[in-house]
Amino acid sequence: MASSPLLTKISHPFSSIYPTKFTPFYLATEQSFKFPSTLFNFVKHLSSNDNPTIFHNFNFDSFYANLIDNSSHKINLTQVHAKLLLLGIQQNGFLVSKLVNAAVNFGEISYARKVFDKFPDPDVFLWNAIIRGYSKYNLFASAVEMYSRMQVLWVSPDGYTLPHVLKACGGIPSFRMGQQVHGQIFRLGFEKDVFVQNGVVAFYAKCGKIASAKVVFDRLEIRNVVSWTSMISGYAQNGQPIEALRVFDEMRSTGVMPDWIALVSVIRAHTDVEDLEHGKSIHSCVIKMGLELEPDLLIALTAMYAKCGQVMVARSFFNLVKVPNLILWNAMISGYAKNGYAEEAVKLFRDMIAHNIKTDSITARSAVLACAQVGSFDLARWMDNYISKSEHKDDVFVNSALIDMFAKCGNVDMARMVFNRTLDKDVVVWSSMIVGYGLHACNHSGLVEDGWQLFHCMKDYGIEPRHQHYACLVDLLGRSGYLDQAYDFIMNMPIEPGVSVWGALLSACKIHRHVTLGEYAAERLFSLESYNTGHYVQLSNLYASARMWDRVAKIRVLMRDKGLSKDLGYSLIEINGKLEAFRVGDKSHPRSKEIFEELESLERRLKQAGFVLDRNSSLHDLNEEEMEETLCNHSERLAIAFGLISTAQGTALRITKNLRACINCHSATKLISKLVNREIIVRDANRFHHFKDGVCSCGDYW
DNA sequence: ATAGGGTTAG
Repeated sequence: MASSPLLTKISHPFSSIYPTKFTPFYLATEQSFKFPSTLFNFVKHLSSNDNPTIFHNFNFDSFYANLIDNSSHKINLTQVHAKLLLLGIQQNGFLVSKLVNAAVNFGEISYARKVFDKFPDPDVFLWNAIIRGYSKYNLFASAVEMYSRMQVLWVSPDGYTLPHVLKACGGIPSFRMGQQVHGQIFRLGFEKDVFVQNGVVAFYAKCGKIASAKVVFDRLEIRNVVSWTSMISGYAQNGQPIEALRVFDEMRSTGVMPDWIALVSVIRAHTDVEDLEHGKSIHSCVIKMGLELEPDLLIALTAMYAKCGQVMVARSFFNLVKVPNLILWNAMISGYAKNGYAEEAVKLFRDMIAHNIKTDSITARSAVLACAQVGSFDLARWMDNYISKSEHKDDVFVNSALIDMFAKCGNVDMARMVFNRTLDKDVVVWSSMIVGYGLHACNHSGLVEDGWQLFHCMKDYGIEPRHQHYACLVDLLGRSGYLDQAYDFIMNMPIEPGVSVWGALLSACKIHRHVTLGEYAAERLFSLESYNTGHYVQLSNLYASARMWDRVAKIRVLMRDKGLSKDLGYSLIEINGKLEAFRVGDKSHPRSKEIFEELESLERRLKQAGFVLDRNSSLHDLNEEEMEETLCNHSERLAIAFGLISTAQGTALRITKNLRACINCHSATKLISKLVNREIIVRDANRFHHFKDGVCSCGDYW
């Protein structure tokens, strides 16, 4: 320390009088302030008992202020604080406020509070510092609490206090508290303070009172980019993205330049309306302003492209962000999951865990959703295991997603287990369980009764049934052949029956070939969703099952006129943890030759076992050869053949198909399960089929 | 010393 050239060793002017006591001391020069390490050595020196120091002509405030400004760590601050206490100058409000602010900037909020609490009589600066600290780190309740304590002590808020308090009120959100603050703002005369007024605008917007926000905004004489952004994001947050975009245009026409936060808000609005076209123009605006590497804009862009289905583009932005960020990863994972890239979503989720990035419940929900889409039971079990050990295990959203996942991955018992262990069962948890039973129920009377029972005891738990629950009951009744009861049930529903209810009735009518009731249900469906292909296909299938070919043809024409066509079918099978996809007659697989050999051998064995084609089901316009060709090439057959040649004897095969299983494949699969002595589980677009020993769990109703 | 933003699921 003595060797440092930045501190001048000074002999005390009275050293001749008090030679032992006051020599030497060190003077910090202007230049030494620029070198923090030197400064902190100096502080140590000052604190040491061996070197009592004289403070003649010593400017404490600027000296310690510089120390605080040059601090790089909490430990520096504690040194300064200790010194202030030692010197008995902890009442220096200026320095203590500076200390608290510095602590806040380091994220050391509880330390900031400790320093604050040692101060006997905080002035408005010190109150601002601590309230700012709580508000900055989203500890809104504490911020508001400190604000009330400040009021009790009759300290009047200033133009810096109020924006922080307003942020806290909007963050909770506490409309009442914020309104009181607004009243105070009025009484104290801050109506011209643009910082305070922007805070008021944002507060109302956060509370969903967008009209109040607009009133305040409209009264502003000066509007800066923050005022505009508060309104833009206010509309975006309150489900009015179109209005948000309009306000953005208005802002630009008044000549206010957007900054990066404004652009983030506008991108969010485009994300909400999934307007990629205009979103791209904002993207080019970002580039023009040279902001394309701003991490938060990259996050917003990732979210926009991901949600709009451009997952590859989104991923390229994702890759550019170097700092791990929860929101970024969530956006990418949910983008994948939403757009049918379930495996990528799961993979990214695993990467996230591998990278030790903290997940939140939104991450967990998206990941579970993705697992449900993949349909692999092993993966589902892995996911459940992960969740049950994580902090998300009691989240209702996560749990109902898990129930749904297990049901969709073929294990209704596991779904029930999750249901049982969910402590806080809300209406959707119940729905997921009932829907889960519905997926597997079919003709299985035990499960049908379980479903009924659940429906009835919902009310005991004070939960009002919603349309999904009615749909399930219609499904259960209709499937069991009680079509009239199902119809009566619908007519007596206390709520307007929707797509799910009519859809359930229509498919029940198809099973039992009840044409008139089915036509009625279809009519309702067409009026509710006139462009949903599924409804037309269902009705067409109903006609086909009743052999009313002329009407089948009519539907086909109707669909062609509306520009609707069927989805291309595919089947997935998981082998050794790897998913393989097959389309009709797919020869692209590397083991295609073996697959088709297996297929032929199966076909032979089926014929030997007396298998005959059902020629009635909507195939009337194909000739014999075409019919055979089409049927035994169906994607699930390829998946089964591949499964048989690549797994050990006796292994169950789990297959996922995007369309509904056709009647011929269904009966063929039943027989195959018996011939090869394998359990084959097929999840089609509607439900599960557990094929075993020549029968299917659906009892041939699906 | 201040204010405005992004992920949203069953």
